[in-house]
Amino acid sequence: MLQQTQAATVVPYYNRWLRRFPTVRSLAATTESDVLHAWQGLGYYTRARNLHRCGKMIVEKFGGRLPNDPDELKSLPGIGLYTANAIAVFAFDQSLPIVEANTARVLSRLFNIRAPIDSTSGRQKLWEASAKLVPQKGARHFQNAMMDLGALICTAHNPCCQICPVKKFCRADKPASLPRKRQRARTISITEWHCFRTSGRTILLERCRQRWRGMWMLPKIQQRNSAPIHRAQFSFTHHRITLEVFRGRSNRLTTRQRWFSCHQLNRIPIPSPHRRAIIDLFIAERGAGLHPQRS
DNA sequence: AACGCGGGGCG
DNA sequence: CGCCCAGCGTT
Repeated sequence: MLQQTQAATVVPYYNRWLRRFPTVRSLAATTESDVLHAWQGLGYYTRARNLHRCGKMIVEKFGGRLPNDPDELKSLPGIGLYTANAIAVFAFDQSLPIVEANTARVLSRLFNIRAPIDSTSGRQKLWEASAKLVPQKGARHFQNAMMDLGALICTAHNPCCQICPVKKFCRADKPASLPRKRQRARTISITEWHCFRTSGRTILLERCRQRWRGMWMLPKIQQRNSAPIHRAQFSFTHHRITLEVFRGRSNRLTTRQRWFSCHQLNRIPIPSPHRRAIIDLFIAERGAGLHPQRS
């Protein structure tokens, strides 16, 4: 959950997740739809699918116990170099380097690394720097301190160099100008059209294909036939998407479409912009029994 | 070596 | 608005 998502955002999801899947076996035994539903709203849903597969592999290949060897950890879906080493460091107190957003920022400043930290050469320098610093004993405390330093003092904006405990080791000329990152693609704007088609207390939804795969959204339509009854904007990597929803019918009922009753909506995964649209539109129709997800 | 992938928070 | 966030797998 913490991969590219701020810890404060994760906390409520993490607590709900552990109540819902208290053991790795309960996770392995559930459906992908249920996993996506528990993840709903957190984004980057491939992480949820990978964690599900990961749970199954832990049960089937590792007897229900998480391995402590970084190479075995890396063989699990969703566990890359950072996560494998982080588990080995924080769960098993092994002495290994870790590089993530916080430590990358700290290390780039300490060592004055000017190469973009998301480039191959920049990443290599960061991992070398981390390996150079990590102590043989007490690596867990050390890496924890490095991350807290990045989170609380060596911050992305307005780093508090005055109170930094390692100020005298820092080689950065201008700490605030680091780390550097590669230039990103220009944001492009897109408008997407979907329909709100209901019949009594049921609503027509459609399986998402690539983005949000495995989730359910309002059916796509190719043509707008009237004024939108709902409009919302959301951003997405380098896309800015305007979601327009029209009353009425999708062209035809495809195999990817299904009718759902209102109370079913609280048990299936729906991407946040579409969930908000559905709630908004049902409330506009004086509520058909739908209520926002309860924690 | 790039790219795609969500969503919320902040300056 | 654009940048940032306990990265990863794919192309």
